Amino acid sequence: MGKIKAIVDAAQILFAEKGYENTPVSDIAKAAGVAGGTVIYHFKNKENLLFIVTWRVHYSLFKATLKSLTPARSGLDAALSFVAAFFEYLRKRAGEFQLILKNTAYDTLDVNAFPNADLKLMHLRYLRLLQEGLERGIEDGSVRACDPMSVSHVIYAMLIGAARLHLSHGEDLENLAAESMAFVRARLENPAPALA
Amino acid sequence: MGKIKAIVDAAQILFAEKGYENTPVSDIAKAAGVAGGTVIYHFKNKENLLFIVTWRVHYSLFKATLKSLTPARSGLDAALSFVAAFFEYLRKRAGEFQLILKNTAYDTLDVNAFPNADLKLMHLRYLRLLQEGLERGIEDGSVRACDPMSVSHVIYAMLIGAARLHLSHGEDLENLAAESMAFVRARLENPAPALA
Amino acid sequence: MGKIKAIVDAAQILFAEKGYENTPVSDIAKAAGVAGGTVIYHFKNKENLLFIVTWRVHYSLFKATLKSLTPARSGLDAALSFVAAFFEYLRKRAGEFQLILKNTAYDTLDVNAFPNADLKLMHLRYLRLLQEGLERGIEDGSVRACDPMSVSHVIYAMLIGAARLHLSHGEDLENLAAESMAFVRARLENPAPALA
Amino acid sequence: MGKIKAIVDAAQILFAEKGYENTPVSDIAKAAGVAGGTVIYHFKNKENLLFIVTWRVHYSLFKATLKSLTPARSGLDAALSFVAAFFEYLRKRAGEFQLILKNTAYDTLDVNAFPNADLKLMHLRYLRLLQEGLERGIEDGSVRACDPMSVSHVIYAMLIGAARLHLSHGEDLENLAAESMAFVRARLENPAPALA
DNA sequence: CATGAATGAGCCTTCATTCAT
DNA sequence: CATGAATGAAGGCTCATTCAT
Repeated sequence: MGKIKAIVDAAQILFAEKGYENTPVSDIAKAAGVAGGTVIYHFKNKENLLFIVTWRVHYSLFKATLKSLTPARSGLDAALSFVAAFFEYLRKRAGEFQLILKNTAYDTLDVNAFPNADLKLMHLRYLRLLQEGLERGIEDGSVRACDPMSVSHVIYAMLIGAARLHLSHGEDLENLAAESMAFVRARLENPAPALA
Repeated sequence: MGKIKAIVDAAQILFAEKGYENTPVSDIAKAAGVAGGTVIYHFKNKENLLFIVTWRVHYSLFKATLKSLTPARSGLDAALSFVAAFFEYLRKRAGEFQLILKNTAYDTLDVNAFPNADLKLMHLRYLRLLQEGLERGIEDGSVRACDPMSVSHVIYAMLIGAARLHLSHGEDLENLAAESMAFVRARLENPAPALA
Repeated sequence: MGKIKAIVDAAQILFAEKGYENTPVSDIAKAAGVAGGTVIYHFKNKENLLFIVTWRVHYSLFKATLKSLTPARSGLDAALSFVAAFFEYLRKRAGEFQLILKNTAYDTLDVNAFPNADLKLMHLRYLRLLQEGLERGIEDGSVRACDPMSVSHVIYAMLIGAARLHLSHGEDLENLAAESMAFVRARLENPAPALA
Repeated sequence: MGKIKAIVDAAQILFAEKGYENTPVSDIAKAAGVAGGTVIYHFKNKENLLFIVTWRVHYSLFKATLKSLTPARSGLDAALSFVAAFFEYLRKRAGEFQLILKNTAYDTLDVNAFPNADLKLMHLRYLRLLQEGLERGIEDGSVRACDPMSVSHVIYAMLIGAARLHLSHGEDLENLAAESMAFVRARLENPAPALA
């Protein structure tokens, strides 16, 4: 029965559009075509639903990025395509991303409690993709020496900040994408690449 | 009478800590030491209070940044001290900043409607500080050729994203500050400065 | 489940006794033996309840009158028994009638909007009963020539005014009934009936 | 200082337009051009204001009717001009009259308590005008034998009912006036006037 | 006299959650 | 599994009234 999926899908859309607090469970039920009690029946409470939906979006971003990364030649390429993948995702699934920005799952929930730890884990796996690229780049000489952890954090900050500027302030996505790329390249590109 | 100020202060703290929707007006009243009706009496409704509080924080960030910028020698210096000012503010007034991140004044309110337009205006004045630095830097040769608008947007994205990483994910602020500085410097610094 | 009926019954009594604005929804719930939220759950809002209750009383008066009218011999008889039925109703269901007098459904609601149009319709059907009697009376010679529409309006005005005098001012109902009858008879009775 | 008058005037208009319960004291103050506290300061509470305003309208109707009655030749003339005066008042001061219909001063207040007894008194003096006409008419032979008290009550019922039909249901005032007159004349006119 | 800031009780409504069916 | 009637706590807001100035 597709009811569970219908509920999660509906919740994702509504949470993204109006935010968690402004989305009554009854609206989710209506949008999913099920009875009011059914949502709670399956998910025990509304917060669980937020967690699941949030996790799904994180996972989806992770998967999409993973796919784009595969054929990266150098470490620098990997890092740059990580950035590109982010904007590609934003371009195609703005709605889904809105969810991450608008909701405070990270804040209100105890991140150390199960199952929220899963959420953090997913996020770490996602960042890991970037860090691996950076590490590879440092090794293969395409990226200048730096601390991959810190750099990955700031790149991620830039991306999520750009998403906010686009989704909330209406800034042009393509400008943000191009300029972000320029920032990353300027910071990473090794001016003195390793000799062959 | 300090009652209005007490309400705004209380609202700022509570909105920042728990978010707008999770802060009952009655809690604000209690924290401000006034009766329940007093909050609405002065601000007509809860949303107004959010607007005022948000504006105040934006203004405060603007003012703090303006102060730090004054003695900048070159345009590059100005831009870098803009970034430094941001982290300085975050360091000292993390709570206040939380408000901007956690609340969706920009999303739920019609930004073009008065008085929300004021909010946008304040934000633009703030960004203008950075843009002026960039323009000056391009002119005085300390900053390489670029589009000040786009660059300022991405820098702002990076800053606000870093704030999120720090405040919500608990990332170390000093690492983020240092690395952000490195990004900005890498992107801006003119490799071929104008001759003397 | 009799809960809906219990709510409507309770609302009818309370609206009639204390008026719409002076009857908290919570009182209705209490009187109906249900939880506070149940009233709104079923009727969406308080005003709906007023409409439904008002309609029910109008309908009940219509039905009661219709029943009394059936065996009328002449048109004059029909008109007179219309009047008698009104006072009979007032005698037996004073409380219910109070509702019509004390509440301003007609004033505050847009009578032309659905479903308030239903209310007007019900009222017109009720008045129609009187008009038909008058028309029949003019035809069969028991009623003198007159405009049935205007006459029905004034008779209705007299009746509702009498109800007000009785219910609000405490005037004796039987005096009002007898004298009203005398007025109607004096105005309608044909002094020169048709020849046999 | 005209402040008290301004308040009473404003209250009259607002009570008539929106009803007592739906008129905040603050609106009255605003309309009267005084501060919020001033209304209560002068009238102690809102209910007093309703009483005063209601009394004023009753008095005004009484005065207007008294004026129209003066030159009545016969008792029947007096009664008929009483009715005419009512419609004349309704024609010219519909707003003021609305107040009597829409508000429940008579119901919610204890009519026997001072000062509400004054209201009843005013009403009785008004009705007395009609009763005197009827008594005179019976004496001078222009009105057929009847109980002046009962007849006056039903005439008053008819008038106030007609006002309701006009003000709330939108029925045409002139039709109501003409037909009401016909009813009164039919009931009162002596078919066999006293011989000279 | 008059003000208007301040109060706090009370109102209508929302909504996550429960539970009998 | 699923439903939806029912709940009741909580929320935002209104408003008559008070009172220091």
